[in-house]
Amino acid sequence: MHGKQTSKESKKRILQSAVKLFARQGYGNTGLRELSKEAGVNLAMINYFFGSKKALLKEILDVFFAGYLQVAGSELSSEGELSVKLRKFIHSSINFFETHCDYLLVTISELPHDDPEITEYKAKWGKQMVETIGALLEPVAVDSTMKKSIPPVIFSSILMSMMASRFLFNPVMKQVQPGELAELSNERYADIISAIFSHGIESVYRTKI
Amino acid sequence: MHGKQTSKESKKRILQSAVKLFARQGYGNTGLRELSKEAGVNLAMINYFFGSKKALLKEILDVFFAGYLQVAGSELSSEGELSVKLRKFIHSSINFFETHCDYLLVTISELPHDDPEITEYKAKWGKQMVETIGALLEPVAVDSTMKKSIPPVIFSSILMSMMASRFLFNPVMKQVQPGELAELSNERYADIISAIFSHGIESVYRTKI
DNA sequence: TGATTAATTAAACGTTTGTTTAACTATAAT
DNA sequence: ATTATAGTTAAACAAACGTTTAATTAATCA
Repeated sequence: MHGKQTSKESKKRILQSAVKLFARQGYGNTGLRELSKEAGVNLAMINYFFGSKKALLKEILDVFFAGYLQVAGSELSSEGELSVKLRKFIHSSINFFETHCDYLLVTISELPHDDPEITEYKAKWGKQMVETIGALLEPVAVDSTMKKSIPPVIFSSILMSMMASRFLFNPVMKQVQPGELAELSNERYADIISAIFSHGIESVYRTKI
Repeated sequence: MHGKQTSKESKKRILQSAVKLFARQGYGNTGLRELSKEAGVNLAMINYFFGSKKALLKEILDVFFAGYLQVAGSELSSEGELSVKLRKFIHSSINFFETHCDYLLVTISELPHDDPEITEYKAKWGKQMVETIGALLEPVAVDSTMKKSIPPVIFSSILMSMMASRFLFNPVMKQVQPGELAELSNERYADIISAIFSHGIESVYRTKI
């Protein structure tokens, strides 16, 4: 290996700053000059490391998707009762969402858009998410007499939305009732989501989880 | 009244096209020239009618917020049992979300952003939403021994997210399992959300709704 | 030490951006 | 018919955009 070695520190700072700015201002409203200034890096370094602005967005989505699928998958493959498995899955998911909050917000903001290059990423991730949550809840769906009543695509979306709700609405709600949001721990929040979803699913499927 | 009268037809077309493009591409990724072409209108008409691009976004949020608060408020003031009131509230909300799907997507995409001008709008709306849903569920919270266990800010966010989940994930999920999403009627979808949330809340508050 | 190359820089590229201007059209009221 | 004005237009504005280039720095290996 010849040449300078900075262990890609600048690249990391660009990614960090990009996630922060994209989450707070939106991808389209953030200029590369503003980003380079925030990262304390020369403008040209962004295209040097990432190739283009859109590739930088892809990288952000990739980090989030890959990281979350790993978390979700590891919870899926564990042993145990369904109720505690589901509860652990929700807790792990919400913990990941908190540690990657800005990643989550960028992802959610990009969900509705139909850029072909980005859509591929989202579809691939969405498919795996539905499979994971579908596999997790398979016992319920199989035991139930209303098996096909709720497509996995639907209750996966519902659960994902529930788990993300705190982070999506946080920027708004912290202005509505400052403090009240911060007081509630993520553990308690995850318990609430878990309780609502578990008993909700029970009632819909008329089955005990 | 002197001068031409076109009953603001151009203004309506601009707003329609703006909602459509902002929802599919994002506010920041949509240029005014592209918008004027989509609306079949001269570029200058946009600033003539709306003043600025950002004012156009504000108008979109205003239409959505005002319309939804009216729907939500009318459900709140009606008489009846809590369980059916809640169910009707959820049905009306989801119906409104469907008829204003692109408005909803624009709003969700803008939720995390911290533009001061827009933040005012969102905070005002968020406050009224929390009050509305809080008032709807007040009987439960009062009867329960765990009264302060869930801040209204939290379960309002959860319910909003649940109701919006189908529309937020639709652009992704229709690529995951085409058809399966469209098959499920909004009535059935609202019933599912209603059942999950009602029984979920019951279990958390250990109270019968 | 000298060759090699990853990292960094300032400057410029051509587009596209949101906005404004001034002229023009067409309708409604006097 | 004349005037006033809402609506519409093409053209231009400076500023910002994403991207590229060529030159320079500095660390690594032979």
